[in-house]
Amino acid sequence: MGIAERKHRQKQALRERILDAARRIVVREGFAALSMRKIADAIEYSPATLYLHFESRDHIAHALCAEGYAQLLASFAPLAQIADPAERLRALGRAYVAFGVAHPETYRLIFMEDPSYTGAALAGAAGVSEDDTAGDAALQIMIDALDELRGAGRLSGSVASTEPAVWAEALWASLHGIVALNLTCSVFPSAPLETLVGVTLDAWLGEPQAAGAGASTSAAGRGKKTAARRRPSTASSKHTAPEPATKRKAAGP
Amino acid sequence: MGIAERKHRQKQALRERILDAARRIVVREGFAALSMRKIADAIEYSPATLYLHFESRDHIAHALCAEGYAQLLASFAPLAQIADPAERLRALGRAYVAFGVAHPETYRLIFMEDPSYTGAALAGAAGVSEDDTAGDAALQIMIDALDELRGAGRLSGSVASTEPAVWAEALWASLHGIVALNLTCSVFPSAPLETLVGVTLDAWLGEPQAAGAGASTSAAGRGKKTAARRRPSTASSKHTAPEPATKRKAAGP
DNA sequence: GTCTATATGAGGATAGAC
DNA sequence: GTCTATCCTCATATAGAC
Repeated sequence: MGIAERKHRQKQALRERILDAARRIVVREGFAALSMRKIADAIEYSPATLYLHFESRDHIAHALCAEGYAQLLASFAPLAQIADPAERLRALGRAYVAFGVAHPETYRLIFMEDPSYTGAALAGAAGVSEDDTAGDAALQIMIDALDELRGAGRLSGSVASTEPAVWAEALWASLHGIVALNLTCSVFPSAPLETLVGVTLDAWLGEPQAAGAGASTSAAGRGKKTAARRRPSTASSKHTAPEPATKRKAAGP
Repeated sequence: MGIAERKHRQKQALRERILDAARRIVVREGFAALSMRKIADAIEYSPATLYLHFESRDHIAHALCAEGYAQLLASFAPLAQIADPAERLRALGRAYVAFGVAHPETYRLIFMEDPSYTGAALAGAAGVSEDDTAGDAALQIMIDALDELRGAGRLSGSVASTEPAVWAEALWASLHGIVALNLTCSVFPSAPLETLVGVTLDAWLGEPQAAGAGASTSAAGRGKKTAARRRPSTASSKHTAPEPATKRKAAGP
């Protein structure tokens, strides 16, 4: 039955081409600009063909979300090997923000557009599990690190008495806030991103203890006189190609 | 010249009716559903008439943003009288989040849609000032409180050494993250909102000192076993009518 | 499976009559 | 000032030929 398999492969290949084209459009022009016509044009097929592979525009968006979230998780993987849980948490936090600014439209699609997209991302990347709550893998990584940290008795004050899951969600929210404001509000970052992330991580994890080996985060992480302005376009992602900032309307009136 | 004045009043009145209708639509169906036709239908005028009062749909959105931000600032006003700066900051933080969940579509429009909308909100509410940076009034309130706090020498560790403007922005980002995740990600709040806000404020401000008079925030602010789920729909706003949650797509996959 | 052609409907914005 | 009528663009989705 090699013929059937070849056909199946071809079908999968076209599906991938569709997703590739869709991703490119989202990355370059934002999700709002994603249309079936544009995708069809890009891959040089007719719009009708798309519907043989995806039920609707939304299903394409869901697939993109799952891809993006998997990419985010992948960027976390190497950091899981950092032995010190506090340093690991800091690294994860920085990686999270870095992903957000490096892939603004992807991040927007997953976390800022629609609840169903977020759901699709989490579920899609966690295998095809369809239990009650698929559970957020990224969140679990943070919770684990925090548990370790607490086990080591290295937590101060309010952190120690807080439920880890709550703490992790709150930290996630803080990081999301930094990314989200950065992507949406041009007024926002009068302080450079790294500074904000550093300050935030310090607030949640306490001052980094000088005991560790690796060069600590907040070395350059304290703001002096609000030095640099504007987003630094660091794009310090070792991942894939960063997305150029989509041209939204103007900034200040 | 009474005639001219009456005409002017009438014109203003219609402008208000347009904005009212637009606000209702945004509140009930979300900004994406706001169209000139719908507004026209709602006020029983022809679509063309709208263009005599607003240059475009975007200009209407800008006006709505300015209104919404003014409302947010108004909800802050009474809190400015809290003597203790730490308690004041906590109250401001809670009010901010409360506004966000009580007026989700308004919040979304101002802070999560488009940079130009955020800009319009800040500039519009700060009078018609058109200096370089209109500056964010809400942010300034926080910075002032922090300055006081530092003056009183009541800051611990990392906070003391951080530039107040940076610190304020970072705290803002944290609160924004809580609101934004709550509005977008149905997966998110496994912990109740109040808990997250409490934990976050503790992280930034330190444990509330029992010295003060008022009943402290985080009395009920520590999460026990992740008790309640789902957004509590507290709607603890003393302001105007809260916005019912707009039906976005479904939550989980 | 893939295409052309088209149904259907939405939206923003404008021209020109009253 | 206000309306009617209209232009134009763009979208999703389907029918039916190849």
